Amino acid sequence: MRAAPTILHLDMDAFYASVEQASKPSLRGKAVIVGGLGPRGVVATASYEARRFGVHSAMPMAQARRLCPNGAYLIPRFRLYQAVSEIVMGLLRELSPLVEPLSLDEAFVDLEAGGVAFDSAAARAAGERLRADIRAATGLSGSVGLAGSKMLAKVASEEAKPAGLLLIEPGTERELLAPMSVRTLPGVGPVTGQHLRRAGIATVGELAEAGEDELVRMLGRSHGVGLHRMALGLDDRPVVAERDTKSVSVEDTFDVDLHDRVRIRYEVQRLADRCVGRLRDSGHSGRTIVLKVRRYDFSTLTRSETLRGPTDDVAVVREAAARLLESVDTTGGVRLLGVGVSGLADYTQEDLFAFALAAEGEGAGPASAAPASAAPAPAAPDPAGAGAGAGADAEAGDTGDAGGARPSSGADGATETGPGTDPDPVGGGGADGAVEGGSGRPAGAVGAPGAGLDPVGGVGGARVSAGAGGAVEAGPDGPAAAPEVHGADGAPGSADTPGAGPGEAGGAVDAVGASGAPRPGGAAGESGGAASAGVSGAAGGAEPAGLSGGVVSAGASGASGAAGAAGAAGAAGAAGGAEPVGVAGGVVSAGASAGAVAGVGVSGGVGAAERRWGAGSDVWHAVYGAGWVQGSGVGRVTVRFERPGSGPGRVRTFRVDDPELAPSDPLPLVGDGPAAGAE
DNA sequence: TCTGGGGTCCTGAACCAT
DNA sequence: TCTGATGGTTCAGGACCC
Repeated sequence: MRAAPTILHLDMDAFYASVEQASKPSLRGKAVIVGGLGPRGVVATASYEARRFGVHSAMPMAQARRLCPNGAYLIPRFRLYQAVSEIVMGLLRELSPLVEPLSLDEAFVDLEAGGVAFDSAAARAAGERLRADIRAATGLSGSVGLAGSKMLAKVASEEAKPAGLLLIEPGTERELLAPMSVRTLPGVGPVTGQHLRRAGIATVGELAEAGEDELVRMLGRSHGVGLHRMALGLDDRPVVAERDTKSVSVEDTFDVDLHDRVRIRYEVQRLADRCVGRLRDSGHSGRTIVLKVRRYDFSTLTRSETLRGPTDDVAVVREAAARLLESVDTTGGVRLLGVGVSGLADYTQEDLFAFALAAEGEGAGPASAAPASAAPAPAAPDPAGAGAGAGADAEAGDTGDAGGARPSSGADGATETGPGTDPDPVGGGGADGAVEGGSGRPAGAVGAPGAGLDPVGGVGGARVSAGAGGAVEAGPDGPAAAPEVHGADGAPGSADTPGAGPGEAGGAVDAVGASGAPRPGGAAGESGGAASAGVSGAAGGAEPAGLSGGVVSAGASGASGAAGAAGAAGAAGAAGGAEPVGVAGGVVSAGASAGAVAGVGVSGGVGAAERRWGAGSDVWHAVYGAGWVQGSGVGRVTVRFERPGSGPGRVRTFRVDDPELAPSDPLPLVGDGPAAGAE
């Protein structure tokens, strides 16, 4: 706690939603909700317009749709948010070298360390200047809190929202905090809040009066002492610029609970691969492998195993995760699986082993050097560093495709590709879709990590997503205008389907191009999708058609086709991501978000070459300039021509193969920037 | 009417060594 | 030799944050 309010906390207002509104002028002033659009999605961010309907973050998406049926529901575009965040963080670093980012949209800054401010007046001036700079650089607003400690600065920025600045003068904090809810304090969530309320403690003032001993008795040593100090306004935590990562994990929630043990094992392997990929990307290895299982009743359990030394070997992590899974009862169903690694280091057991060998010449190394779980892996070596699906797939009798698209049918008709690593050079789109989309899979449409080895389309990382079956969604308004859907649902061409959970209820297997019937109810697509194995050359997914006032749809963006028989990964010509599109006044759409930035690809079986335009993706037209795809269908693509700096733009429709239309990169939120990123 | 994903931190039990 | 205290490590679960 310092004598001057020189710790600054910045919190961007409704960040994701604001970025979308800034990027798409027609959404400004409208309720925009960003989050997972699948049947189990939750709201990540709601614009202030949406909050007026009672929508807030962490709310189940289904509930949000009921409260705000006319909102625009969008899947997060993390790469865009990251780019904007970097601009904002850059401005913060101009103020001080001590910047502690908490997330993409939040950070502490130590103004004293930067020599920017040593008293209230200077701190306030710096805060005001920062807000103006952020608006100038991004067009977005942020709220600033200034105080003598991190806790108070954060409380201040919360109070300042939206688009404000609040400075808490040292000495006034207890008076200010006293009437506030205990939930204001960091570390008091729903459970602790309820606990305190039952003890008759509702405000920070009452918390301070309760006394340390009482709080320790109620909440435990660490939490009790800490909370009491917070209630008194005492907080000495410094602003820390760099923090070491402690663990790396990945997890997936499934649209429908998994029952099939084979499928569960397969998913755990996939997660292990992804986790190791992330681990390596971060330059770490780890000692403790953690398996997380959330069961059908939402009960969550974890199992962990600590190795003798750190590893970043995908086979070792796979093995450990598989062993841990064996100790878990999954009867009844599993809704989430996760694999994590903690106890991080920047070397591996194998490094040490090699080092020891080198040191001893050819001498026998220490007998114990092998990691506890270093049983030989069935998998092929993993030169790509992310385990492109080798191990689990090897048994499946496929004819030799490495990491090929490997559909497995889920109950929702979702088709997933194998654990491809998506080495897509263009933009890593496929992977993004999978990661970002995560549970945000739209009805019936599932994208798994791109099949990667896309020899044809390249654009989107061959996303074989079939099963757009239930993808057409109608809002409560009803399908005022019939959504256009064209193309049979893609049936990925791939031979052999390990883990194609035939046990999953409802999953259609071996269907070719099951059609996606529009589903006016808009319910989750528990039916319809078709996962197929051994079929070649089915056509791509349903395309969304954005129609004003009415409905939009989701598209399983996948284009697929090609090459089934040989067992080649069966993915060709990925279509771009069906990005979500919120249409003003209307409904919304989702997309499997295959995620190619350009959102355009060539789909269809061998020889077919029809361009597909992912809804929401940025485009450039030779005559009309920059715009974004609002929807497409039956050979047409509808584009809204507007740019971040413009007003709401006009909508025009073109043939999908219009030579004057080309995909482009997102425009900067401020300034004209290079517009046409056309390829 | 349901509840994401990626983290951090804390607590308590069990076990082992001193 | 047995017992108890103490402390470190591992494991599992839970709360919280954005």
